[in-house]
Amino acid sequence: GTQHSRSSPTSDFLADSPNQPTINQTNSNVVDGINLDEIKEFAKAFKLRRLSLGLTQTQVGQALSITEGPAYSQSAICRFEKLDITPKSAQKIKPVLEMWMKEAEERYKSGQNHLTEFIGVEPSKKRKRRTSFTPQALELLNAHFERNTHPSGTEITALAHQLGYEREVIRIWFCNKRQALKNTVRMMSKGVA
Amino acid sequence: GTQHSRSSPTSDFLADSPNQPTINQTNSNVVDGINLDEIKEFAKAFKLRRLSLGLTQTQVGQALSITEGPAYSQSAICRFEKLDITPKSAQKIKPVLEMWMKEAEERYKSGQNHLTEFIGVEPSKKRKRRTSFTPQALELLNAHFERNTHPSGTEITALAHQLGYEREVIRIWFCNKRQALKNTVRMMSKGVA
DNA sequence: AGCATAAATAATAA
DNA sequence: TTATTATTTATGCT
Repeated sequence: GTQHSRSSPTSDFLADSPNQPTINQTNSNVVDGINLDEIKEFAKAFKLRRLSLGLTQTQVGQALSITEGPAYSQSAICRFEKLDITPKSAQKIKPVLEMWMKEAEERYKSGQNHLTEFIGVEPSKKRKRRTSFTPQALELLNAHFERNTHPSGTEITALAHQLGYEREVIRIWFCNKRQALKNTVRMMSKGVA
Repeated sequence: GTQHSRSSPTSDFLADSPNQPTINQTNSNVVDGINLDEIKEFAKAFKLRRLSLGLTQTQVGQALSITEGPAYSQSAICRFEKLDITPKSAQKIKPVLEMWMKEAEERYKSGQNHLTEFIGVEPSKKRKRRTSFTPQALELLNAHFERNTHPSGTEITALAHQLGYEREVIRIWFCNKRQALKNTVRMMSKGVA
């Protein structure tokens, strides 16, 4: 074709350019041997099937996190449905969603309870290893959290330095803390038995 | 028992009550010769069919007002789907929705364009781009929020004008800010585990 | 019956 | 991905 030959300064491993267009930005039907039409069709069907089951993107994402290990955020599901991702990413996620949806529908057919069970609480097995915080660190972190659930970048850095953890670990701790509490509040308000 | 007497104006008895119970408050299957099971089933199916067509309650309501004369608000559609209406009302609305949905589906099958035409809603109503607030704007907004979480319409207009944002954007900002505050308060009040 | 808006959900900037 | 803005649904009120 008549494309510019670009030299990628950031990637030594990938032959592809680092920033590929998303599927919904693409007009062609096949890219890198990936059938985009097929993916488009699946994405559309997936959304309908999700709605038919009465599931939210968040629920699907959380359920997938349980069965598939790595976290699938609500945003990730949203982006897939809108095809706001690269063909490569879509190709990678598609079979996961396909298999999961198939099972979810089977459970739905065999009774609402089975679906709820499938989506709901299951012991997460493939969870990433968690950082172990010392009791002293947790005490300090919790004290900070009670004063301010959204510490600034500077505060996070200071805390990380003070406690001897990576900055990212501290940042994630606050994210997780907010999420956990939010979930707790939600569950309590829904009256979980 | 020793309950708090709340200032609820709703009556506890149904002697000559003008307010009949809604369908989802009713346990029996037939009321006044109206088959509630049938209505329940239809309401559920209606929602699924609406979602399959990718329509919002608002769109259905607006579309109905075109073909059926008097306007049906989004609230009305919502209340029907949740069966938060009296059997009489449901009985009245059901055939209207039934006929309308039937035609909508036929148009959908014969091409997306026909459905769009039938619904009378703009075809590709693009979602508004997410607004980015400048730090200065956020500072002023937050300062206002601390003084008053519920600014009046006049205040909102003034703020929008002063900051150079659309009035609606500012209004929404306060809505979301109140929600965030509510979440934070709930989290803090529940305490940290 | 329908507005206003809280709550829930989806989409998107960072 | 997360955090935050926008849209959709649900509900209190009159």
